[in-house]
Amino acid sequence: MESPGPEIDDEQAPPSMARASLLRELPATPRGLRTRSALIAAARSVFESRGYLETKLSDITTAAKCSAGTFYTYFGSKEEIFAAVLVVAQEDMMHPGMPRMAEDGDPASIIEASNRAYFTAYQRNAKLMVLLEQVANIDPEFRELRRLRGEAFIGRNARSIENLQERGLADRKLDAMLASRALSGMVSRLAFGHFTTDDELSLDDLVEAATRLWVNALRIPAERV
Amino acid sequence: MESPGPEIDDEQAPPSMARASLLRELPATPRGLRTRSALIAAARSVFESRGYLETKLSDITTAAKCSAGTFYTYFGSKEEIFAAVLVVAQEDMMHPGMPRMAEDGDPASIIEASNRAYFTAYQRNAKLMVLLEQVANIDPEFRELRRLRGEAFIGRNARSIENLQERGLADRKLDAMLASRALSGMVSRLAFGHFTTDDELSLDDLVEAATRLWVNALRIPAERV
Amino acid sequence: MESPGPEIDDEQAPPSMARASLLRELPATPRGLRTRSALIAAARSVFESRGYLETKLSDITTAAKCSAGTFYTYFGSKEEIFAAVLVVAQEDMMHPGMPRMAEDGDPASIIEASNRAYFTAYQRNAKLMVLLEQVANIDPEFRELRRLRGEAFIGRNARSIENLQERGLADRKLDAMLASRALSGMVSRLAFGHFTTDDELSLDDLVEAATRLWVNALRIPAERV
Amino acid sequence: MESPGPEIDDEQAPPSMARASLLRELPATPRGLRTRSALIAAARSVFESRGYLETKLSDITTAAKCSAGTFYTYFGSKEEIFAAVLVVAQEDMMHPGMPRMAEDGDPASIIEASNRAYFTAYQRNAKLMVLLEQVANIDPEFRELRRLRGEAFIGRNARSIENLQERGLADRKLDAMLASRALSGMVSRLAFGHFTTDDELSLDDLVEAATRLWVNALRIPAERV
DNA sequence: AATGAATGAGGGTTCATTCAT
DNA sequence: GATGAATGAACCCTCATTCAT
Repeated sequence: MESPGPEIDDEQAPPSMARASLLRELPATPRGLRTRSALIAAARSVFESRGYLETKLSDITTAAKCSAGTFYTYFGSKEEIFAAVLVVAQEDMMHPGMPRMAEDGDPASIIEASNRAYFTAYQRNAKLMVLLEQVANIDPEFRELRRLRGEAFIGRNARSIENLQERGLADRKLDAMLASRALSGMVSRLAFGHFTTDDELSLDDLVEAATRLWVNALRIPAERV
Repeated sequence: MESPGPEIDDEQAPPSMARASLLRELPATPRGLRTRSALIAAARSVFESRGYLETKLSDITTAAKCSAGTFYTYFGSKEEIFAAVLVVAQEDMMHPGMPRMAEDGDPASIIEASNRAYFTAYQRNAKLMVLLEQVANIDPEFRELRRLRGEAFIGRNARSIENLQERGLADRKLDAMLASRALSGMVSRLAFGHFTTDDELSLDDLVEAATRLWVNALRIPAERV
Repeated sequence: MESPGPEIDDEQAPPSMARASLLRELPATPRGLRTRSALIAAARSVFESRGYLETKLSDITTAAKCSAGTFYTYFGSKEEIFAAVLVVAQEDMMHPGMPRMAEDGDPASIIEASNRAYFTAYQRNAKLMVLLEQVANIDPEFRELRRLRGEAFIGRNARSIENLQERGLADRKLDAMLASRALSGMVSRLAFGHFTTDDELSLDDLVEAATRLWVNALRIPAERV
Repeated sequence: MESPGPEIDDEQAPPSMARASLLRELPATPRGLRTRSALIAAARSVFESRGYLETKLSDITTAAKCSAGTFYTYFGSKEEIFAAVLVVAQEDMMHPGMPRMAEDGDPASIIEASNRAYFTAYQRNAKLMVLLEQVANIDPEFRELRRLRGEAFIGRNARSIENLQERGLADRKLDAMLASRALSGMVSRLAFGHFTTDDELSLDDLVEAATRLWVNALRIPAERV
C-alpha cells in the first residue's frame, strides 16, 4: 500500500528498491540465470497463492523443479527471494506505461490520468501489493521499503500540489506535503480496498471518484471553457 | 487501520468484534478470572513489544507468571487470546470519550471534532492498531474483523455525507458511500502513518489538515457568519 | 590430558569446571531430574562409544529414550551436555579415593602413591579423558577447561617441588614451576598413551617407571636406611 | 604432539608418512602441477587459520582460486589433501637443519642440542602440529600417523638411552623404552604447551630445563673436567 | 584440465499442544 | 485450577560430491 497520485513515474526509485537483493551477484552462466529466474517466478507464484508466511522454501523449490540446495545457490532466505521478486516486478510497478502527460494540461485531467495509471498498475500487481503489505507489517526491512516507495510518490505529488498553489490553482491554506500524504494515502487505500475485496465498482467509477475528491480537496477551480 | 471520520461511536460493534473469543465462557472462580486477566494483560504487553508473530505462547505465560498448561485452560490458541485482547481494548477504541456533538452544529466543526476524537483514540491504542494491521494481513478471521470495523465507520460517515448532500451542503456529484470510503481511509491512513513513524507534526496540525481536506473534498461551503 | 603428579586432590577445582554447564538451573521436579540424568548417562555412553563428533543428538535421545524436544528442555547443544557429562564425572576424577598421604613421609613414597592414584583415576575415566582430549582440540571452551585442570595439578606439584627444594631434597637448579609442568606432562602423557593404545605394560611397571624418573629428575636423594 | 628428544633426524619416516597421499599420482602437465601446489598451499593456510573441522572444501578452492570441481581432480577428500599438506611439510619437520652432532660428544651436550633442534623445528611448524593433534584425535588414520612418528622418535631415543646404560652412563634400573617414551613425551608436551599458549618463557629456558630434567632422570653423571 | 551449477541426505532446532501429577 | 515435563512434526540449512559443458 504505497502512496499514489498524479504524476506516477520514477527514475530514481529502482536503486532504493533494489538494494535489498543486489547483495548477491548474478550467476555467471546462462544456465544459472535460467535457474535463478525460474526460482523467482516460482516464488512469486507461490507467494501469491499461499501468502508469504505460509510459503515454505520447499514449496518454491518444488515449483521451480530444483533441489533445496539450489535455492541457496541464489538466495539466502525467504526474505531475499521476496526482495528479488519485488525487484523483478518493480519496473512494471513504477513505469505503468502511461503516456507522459503534457505538464501544462488541465490540472484535473492530469490528476485523472495519474489516478487511472495508478489504479491500472495496481491492478496488474494487486496480489503482489497485498503481499508487500503483509510482509511490510512483519519485516522492518520491507517496512522501510514500503515507506521509501510511498515517500517517492508523496514527494512528487507534493511538488505538483505546490506548483498548483503557486499558480493560484490550489488552496493555499493547505500544507502541500501533508495534503499530498493524505490524498496519496487516500488513493492508495482505495486501490488496496478495491482489489482486496470483492468490489462491484468499476475502475472508471473509482478513478472518477478519486479524482473528484482530489480536485475538490485542493479546491482546484473548474476548467473555464 | 480501520476507517475513521466524523461521528465515531458505535454501539453495534462489540458483538461482531467479540465473536471470536466468546467461544469459551468465563471462568467460574475468582482465581480463574484473575488468571485469565493476567494472561490477557500479559499477552497485550508482549504482543505490543514483540509483535504478533514473534510472540511465543511461552512469552505470554512467562509474563503472566503461569505455566504453559494453564494457558490452555482459558484459550485455545494465540489467535484466541489475541481476540480477547482486542475485546478488552475495544470499548476504549470505540467510545473515545468524545462529548457527543450537537447534530445541528456547524458541519466543519462536527467534522473537526470527529477527526480529533479519532486521532486521540488512535493514539491511545496505536500499538494495538499496528498489531491489528499486522494480524489482519495474516489471518483471514482478523482481516474480516478489520473490515467490519471499517465498514461501521464508513457506513456512518456515508450517512453523514448523504445527510449533508440532502441539505445541499455537500457536492452532490459524489457517491456518498465511495466518498466516505475514500475519506475515511484517508484519515485512518494518516493516523497510522503518524503513530507509526517518527512524525514531527503536532496532532493539531494533523486534525486541521484532515478536516480542511475533508471539508474541501465534500465542497462544504464556508460558514456564513 | 591434564597434568598429574603427586598430591592429587582438589577442593577448588569443581567451580571452574562446572562453570560451563551451570548456566541452566536444574529441573524442579524429580521426574525432570531423572530425565536429565538419563540424558547425561546416555550422552556419556554414546560419546564414549562413537566419539564426540560422530555423536548426533538423536543418538543421545534415542539412548535416553526421550524425544528430540526433551533434549532441549535440559541442554542447548552438544557442547552443553558434554560439559554436564564432565561435571558429573569430575568428582571421581579429582578425588581418586586416595588415602591422604602423610605429608612427612618419604618423598619417593609420596610421589609413588600420587602417581598410582593418578593412573588409577585415569583408568576409571580413560574413555572420557580421550574424549576431553578430542574436544579440547576442537572447542576453545573445553581447551580452556583442560588448561585450567592442568594448571591445578601443575600448581600443586610445583608447590610440592618447591617444598622439597627448600628442604634440600630436590635439585635447586630447577625452576619448580617449569619442572612441574614438564613432569606432570610426562605422567599425563604416559597415562594417555597407556590407556589409548594396546599397551602390554602393567600398571605397576608404569607407576614404577614414572616414579623413578620423577625422583631422579628432581635428584631426590635415596632414602637413608 | 609427536615424541621428540635427542637425535632428531629420520630417513625412514617419509615413506610411512607419505602413504596416505601417494594414492594419486602427480599430474602430468606443468599446469596441473601448479594447480595442485596452489591447492596444497591454500589448504595449509586455511587449515592453519580456521582449523581442520571448520575448513570447508570451498574455503580451500576459493583460496586457491579454482573451482570446486578442480579439487576433485587432485584430491578425493579433505583428509587426502591434509595428508598432502603434511607430506609437503614433513621434510622440514624431520630434517631441522641441525648440524649432526659428534656421536662421541658429551652426553648432556648431545641431549641439549637435540632438544634445541626439536623445539626449533616445532616452532617452525607449530600451527601444523596443533592441526595434526586435532586431526589425530578425530581420524584414526592420522592417529596412526602420529603414533608412527612418535614411535620413530621414541625408538631412537630408546636406543640412545640403552647405549648410555651400556656405557654405564645412565641409570640401569630404567627400562630404556619406557624411559624414552616418558621423556620424549615430556619434551613433546612441553613444546606443545609452549607454542599453544602465550608462554613468556624463552626457548633457551625451555631447552635448559628439559635438558636438565632429562639428564637428571637418566642419572647421567656430571661431566668430569 | 577447469568450471560451477545442481544435488539431496542428514542434522539441528523450535514450539504448540498434551497429560499425568 | 495449576503445573511443567514430554512430545514430535515440521522446517531450515549445509556442504561434500557429481557431472554436463
